[in-house]
Amino acid sequence: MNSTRAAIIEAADRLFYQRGYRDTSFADIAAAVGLSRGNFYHHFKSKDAILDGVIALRRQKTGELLAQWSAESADPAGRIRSFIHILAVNRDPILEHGCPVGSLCVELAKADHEALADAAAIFTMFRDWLRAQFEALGRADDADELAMHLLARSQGAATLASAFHDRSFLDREIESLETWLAHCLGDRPEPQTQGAHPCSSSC
Amino acid sequence: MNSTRAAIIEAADRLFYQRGYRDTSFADIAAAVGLSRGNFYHHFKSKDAILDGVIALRRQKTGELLAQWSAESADPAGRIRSFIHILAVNRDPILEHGCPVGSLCVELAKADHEALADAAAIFTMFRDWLRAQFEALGRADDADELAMHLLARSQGAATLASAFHDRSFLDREIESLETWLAHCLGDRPEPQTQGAHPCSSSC
DNA sequence: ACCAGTTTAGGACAACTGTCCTAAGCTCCC
DNA sequence: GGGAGCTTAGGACAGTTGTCCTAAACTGGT
Repeated sequence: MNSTRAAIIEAADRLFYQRGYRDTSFADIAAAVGLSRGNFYHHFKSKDAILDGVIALRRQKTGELLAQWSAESADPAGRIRSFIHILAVNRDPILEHGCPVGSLCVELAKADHEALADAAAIFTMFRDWLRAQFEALGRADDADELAMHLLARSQGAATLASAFHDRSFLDREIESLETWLAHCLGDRPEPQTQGAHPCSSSC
Repeated sequence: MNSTRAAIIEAADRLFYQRGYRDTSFADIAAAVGLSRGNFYHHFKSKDAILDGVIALRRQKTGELLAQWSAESADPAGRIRSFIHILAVNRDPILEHGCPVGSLCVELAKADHEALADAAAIFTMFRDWLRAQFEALGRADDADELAMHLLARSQGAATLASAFHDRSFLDREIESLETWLAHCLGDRPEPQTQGAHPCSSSC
């Protein structure tokens, strides 16, 4: 059945996020889906193949998420706010396990794993989508830098929040990112919000 | 000998950074220091004890580093610039293995390891030291937020740089952090540099 | 030269890892 | 009802893991 394959990938997806790739064994995944570990090789030829499946699933989900954000708001600023708000939506898992994309990339980078490029491609999806939004806001010159900057800040916020298990820090960073965004918008002719240049704790 | 103990910890320190804690075995450390793996238990009662030793070493080194930065420049802004510049000084290892502190915390958080608090304390050392510098710059009100913000940004820069193996992104983030700092200094009466409020790609 | 204490090598150990094999069960078409 | 093909369970496998033990080698003081 194809649904068995999907069940394995979904369980692995969750476990890889919660425990990491290396720390998740076949036995763990088997227990999670209620199958004997022996017959995994009928569906996947190796553990790396499961990882490939998990990354493919995450890429697909990321694409759907970005499409949803695009559909929910026509305004590029609102779309960027949707991105910022994943930190709030996924607050609890982030506090426990960090960012799913970032922590996987860190692990794969250390292991010199060939799937690193695939995993980092999820970052690229966010990067390209964010860049498109900044371009739509009239920041074509530095759209990619702004996108990477936003990605890096959310990444750092997730890492520190999980290291400290500090929920209020995460909430403050979300606010700070919104201030930063409003600040960005106020800088250029494109009128989207009124930018009084607050320059509070965010800078 | 005490030097054997130190040699084990130093090798473990390097390997934990390059491969991660879980992915580093006793055999790996034994090979690195040229000892048989059996007698490790004469120096450490478990692998976790080695981790404790590594974290203690890193804490000590961090303390020395901060003291050195404090000694090198009396100016708080210069001290903060020293912090920003570890990203440049350690550019190559960061591109390959990310931030030593951040990646260890992420791994320990996923493993629900009791040493997480110890490892995160290294972040706290940087945080407190940075906060003191911002306080000296007359930003007592938001010194801790500024410190955490700087920590988060450097953390995100390291993570993304290693995920993408992108050296120029890392260099751009270092520049951006310096711009941000100059921006900070220009905001308040404390005259340290002339703040023309550039507001380039950094905001 | 001897002895007590420290340090080492080497291997035993049980548990676990990813991988692979085989035989049984299942499903669906003829 | 029978048979082909897909799916499963269960276990074998070789290798590795962290842990622990024992006996040898070394050390320094007398």
